Amino acid sequence: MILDSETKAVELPDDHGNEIRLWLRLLTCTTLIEGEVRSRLRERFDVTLPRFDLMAQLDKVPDGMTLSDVSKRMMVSNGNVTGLVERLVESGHLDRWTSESDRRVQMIRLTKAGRAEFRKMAAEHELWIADIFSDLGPRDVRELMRLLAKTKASAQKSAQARAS
Amino acid sequence: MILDSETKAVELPDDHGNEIRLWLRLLTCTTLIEGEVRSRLRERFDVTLPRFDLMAQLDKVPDGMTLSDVSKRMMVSNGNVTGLVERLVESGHLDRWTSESDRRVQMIRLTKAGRAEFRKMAAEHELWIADIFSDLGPRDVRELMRLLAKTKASAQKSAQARAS
DNA sequence: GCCAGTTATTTGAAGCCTAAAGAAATTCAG
DNA sequence: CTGAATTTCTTTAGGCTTCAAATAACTGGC
Repeated sequence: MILDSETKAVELPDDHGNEIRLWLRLLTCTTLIEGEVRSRLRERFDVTLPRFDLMAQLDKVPDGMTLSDVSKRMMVSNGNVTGLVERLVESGHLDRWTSESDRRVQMIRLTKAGRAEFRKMAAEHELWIADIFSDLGPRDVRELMRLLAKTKASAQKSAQARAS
Repeated sequence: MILDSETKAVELPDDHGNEIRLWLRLLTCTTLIEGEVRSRLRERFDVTLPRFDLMAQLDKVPDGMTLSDVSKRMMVSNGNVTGLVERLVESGHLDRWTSESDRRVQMIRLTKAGRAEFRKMAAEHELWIADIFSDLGPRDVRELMRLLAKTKASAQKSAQARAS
């Protein structure tokens, strides 16, 4: 810590401790909540979080979507989705077929049973999340949404800059 | 959406859409940043994020710590730490020994080489994080810290309530 | 001292995840 | 039409992760 000519607290130009602490806190929050959701899903429905997430993506689209779309939306690798889908088809939650217009493309959608199962889980899941965030008022929620949107944009810009 | 007698917008009592959206946004931010850090660590130092995280815990304590402490601090299972430590001892980054006062306890600490390696990585890591958050001003950072602290407390309370 | 309960760690089975390489289908320039 | 480039998906190797069961060591009451 340094004091400048007007006796105001000033940081060294290359001290990024606050950003590091912010990142760690963000990570801690997410890990905490994710762990909580994960164990409730297991305990209550004997389902894993990745499976729940995949079904959540599919619940939005009655006609199904491609594996690539799923992997983009879930932000995981293609290979990952292949295995995940395999197990969900096996367990009867998903239907899978090859697109007629492009035979490279695999389409998937929820089965009737899969959709019913998901809806049941999603209803409880919503209550868990509400409970987990229950100490935050509507203003806090709005403000967090805004700041996280800004964070996301900033991170995407940084990732984009590196990729190019 | 419903309008009440004073014509103000009011939500159904059991609609938690905002909390769900907040959680998804939080998760998206973390996943995005974590993925970015992960690939930079791999690209630049050929190291995984879990290994970096473990070394970060150990960098703070010159005399080492127990496996249990590491697993609590990293919020991962004991079994996970066992394997992680195994590989880091193998690669020469960690020393490991059995506590003299309690022979159940395994202690670990960074080797000299491990510490030097970590410090090098941490210095760059700090710049990456600063860059990733660079669109947020100091006020945004402070506000996010505050709201995430509140979120963490709320989530812990909820997890605590369920556990008991 | 002994035994029951607790704590620290390891092991094993299953699943999740990535990066990289490969296979198959499509697209497009020439 | 042909062949190179691209896209979609799968496979492989390695590592991470959890949960649950097993092992080993400690603790406290008797």
